[in-house]
Amino acid sequence: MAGNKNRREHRHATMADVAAHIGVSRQLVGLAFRNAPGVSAETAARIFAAAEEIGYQPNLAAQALRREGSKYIGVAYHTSHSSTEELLPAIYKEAESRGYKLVLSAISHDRDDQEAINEIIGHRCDGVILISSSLPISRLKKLATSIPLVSLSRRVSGVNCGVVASKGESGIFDAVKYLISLGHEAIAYVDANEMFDHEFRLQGYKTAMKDAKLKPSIKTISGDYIESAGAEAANLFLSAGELPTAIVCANDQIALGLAYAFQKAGVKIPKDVSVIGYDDTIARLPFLDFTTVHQDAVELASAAVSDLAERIEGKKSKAETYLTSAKLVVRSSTAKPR
Amino acid sequence: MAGNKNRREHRHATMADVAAHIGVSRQLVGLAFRNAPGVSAETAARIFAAAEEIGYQPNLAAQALRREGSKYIGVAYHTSHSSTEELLPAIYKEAESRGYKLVLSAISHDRDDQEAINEIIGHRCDGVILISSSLPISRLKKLATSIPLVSLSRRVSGVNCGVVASKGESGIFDAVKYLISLGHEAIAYVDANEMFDHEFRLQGYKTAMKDAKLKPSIKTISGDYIESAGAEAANLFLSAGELPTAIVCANDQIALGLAYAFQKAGVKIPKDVSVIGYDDTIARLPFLDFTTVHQDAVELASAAVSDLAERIEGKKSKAETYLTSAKLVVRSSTAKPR
DNA sequence: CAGACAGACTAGCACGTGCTAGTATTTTGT
DNA sequence: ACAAAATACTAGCACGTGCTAGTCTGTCTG
Repeated sequence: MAGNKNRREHRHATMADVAAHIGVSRQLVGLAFRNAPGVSAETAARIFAAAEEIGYQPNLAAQALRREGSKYIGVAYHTSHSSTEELLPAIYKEAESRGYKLVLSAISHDRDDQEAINEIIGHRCDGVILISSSLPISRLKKLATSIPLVSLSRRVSGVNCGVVASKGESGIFDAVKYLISLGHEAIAYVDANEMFDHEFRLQGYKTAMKDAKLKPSIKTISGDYIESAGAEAANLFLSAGELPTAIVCANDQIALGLAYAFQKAGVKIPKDVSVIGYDDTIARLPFLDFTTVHQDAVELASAAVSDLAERIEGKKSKAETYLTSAKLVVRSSTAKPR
Repeated sequence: MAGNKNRREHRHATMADVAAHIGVSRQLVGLAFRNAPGVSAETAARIFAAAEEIGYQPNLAAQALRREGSKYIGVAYHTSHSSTEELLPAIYKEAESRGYKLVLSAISHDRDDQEAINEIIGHRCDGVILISSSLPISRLKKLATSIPLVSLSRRVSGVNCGVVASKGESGIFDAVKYLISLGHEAIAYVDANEMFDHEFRLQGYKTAMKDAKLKPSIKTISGDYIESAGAEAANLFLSAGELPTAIVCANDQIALGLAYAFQKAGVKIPKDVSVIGYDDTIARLPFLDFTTVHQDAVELASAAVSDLAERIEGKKSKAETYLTSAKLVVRSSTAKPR
């Protein structure tokens, strides 16, 4: 009895409370909140005023349970990737404009992709966006059969999902071409073989070098979005004796680590070595001002959400790839060769 | 008719489906999934096997709706703070061990604290953890009356919520003391006045300098967790002519920006200037290896979740502050004065 | 002036689960 | 051997909302 009363006291306001407060039916409050026809303007105003007064907030669990579609999009992402910092807000905005709410599910050392996805499915999201997911293709295929799916920043093939990523090969290609136009010939590339889509960026480098009949020089490092990997690469170059005149890195974080290690060793950027990154996340910070390849978070988010929305609405279900622009942004970490 | 059928086909499996599959009641499946007594081991095994086969995942919305407490903890956080990268996984782990799931709600440029909190309330979370929330005290007070609340990494007073933060004043105090022990006298501090709790860290610096009868030198910069702010500070020092022999920064990101700008200008660290950060996020990366003040994410997360859990269980409701350790970690960015 | 119609509102079921209150069936105690 | 108790299971309501199918009042039409 006491427990029951206690519960009543501490529970949040419901539509019924709002309705009772102004003497209308619960259903009418529902209509008003859904902007459905059949509510007089005057009554609607009273309903919203009452809701505000009692502090009513719709119960999302009840909505998701009852509605045909939950109107949720699940997003599984890594907390440690700097590129998601910009991606998430952009996805929020894009999803909201289409009437979707987001269910965020973090992936980290202690929480793998599958756990993150299970939670999303538990929320009965209408669709899922996986950012840089490391899920094996076989699981992705299976997942795609049970829920609309978009793989963001990881290009997969043979899976019936949307794929959205920036066109790494052309971004890196342009970067190398630019260096060549500056007069560089000894252009090295730092490849991060644990990073998704690294092979496309690498390919852009190889193609550009081949086109110019230059000898490629590739340093492959482990780790993905890790500054220390970049520093490690820098030390490889330093200990090898012969320093290239320009170095292209698979992403900004690697470029930062590399640049930092170089500066520390007295190697000046861009005077001694030109450095280019990829992503335009930290590269854009004024103190770094690195030349990099810009990956537009808004464009990526927009493409991912709109593709997913079409899948949710049943307009498509087959594999489809959308590669967003990857534009070279020239800043102050590049100059003519020494 | 067709639409109805379609819905049936595409909906996710429910407990009823699992039950029908092996010929038991829906309730028994519920008991099994809740690990409640009254299910024979043999039947439980059959139930789980069937669930696995059909791909059943509990509907979290239905659970949250029906259960007395939703068993959710809402977490509002900024995507752009590097310290949350470690905090989130730690909170996940801690919450999970207490039987809570997380509802993440991001705060960004386009999505303010209030929006994030409204979503959390919409999910009927049992409690909220606000990380570095910029909500005005008046709103915090109001919020604390309606839901158990913990403010993480922002010290507030006069609000009936739990407060968990690292003890900035003692961390910075120790850092300055250490520099003094190395022989430094010209020790400057870079204050970020938009960062929460910056005043405590600043106070630690002032106290340590006063104790040693040294003249404090403070550069205040705008922005909070921004590398560029650190670079800006470095340029202030450089243009001022007289360089201090040691600089303590309000956080790691500022220290990185500052160090980078110094290196670029040919100022060696630690030979010319010793630099200390705070947070031990990027400072710990091998390529930086900065001396810093370690803020333990696991300790912070543990304190925040356990305080919140007690509030949810009604064991406390008044303001309570828990300051976690802030331990100086000596690495290679500090040395004797030049 | 009756009938059709539109606007404003209400009734009642359904979503998938948790939980209390049961009912059979087997085991235990004396 | 018979009641008591434990075990294994089922019945049915409730959570807060969306949605279909109503009802009621008043106005328009011919």
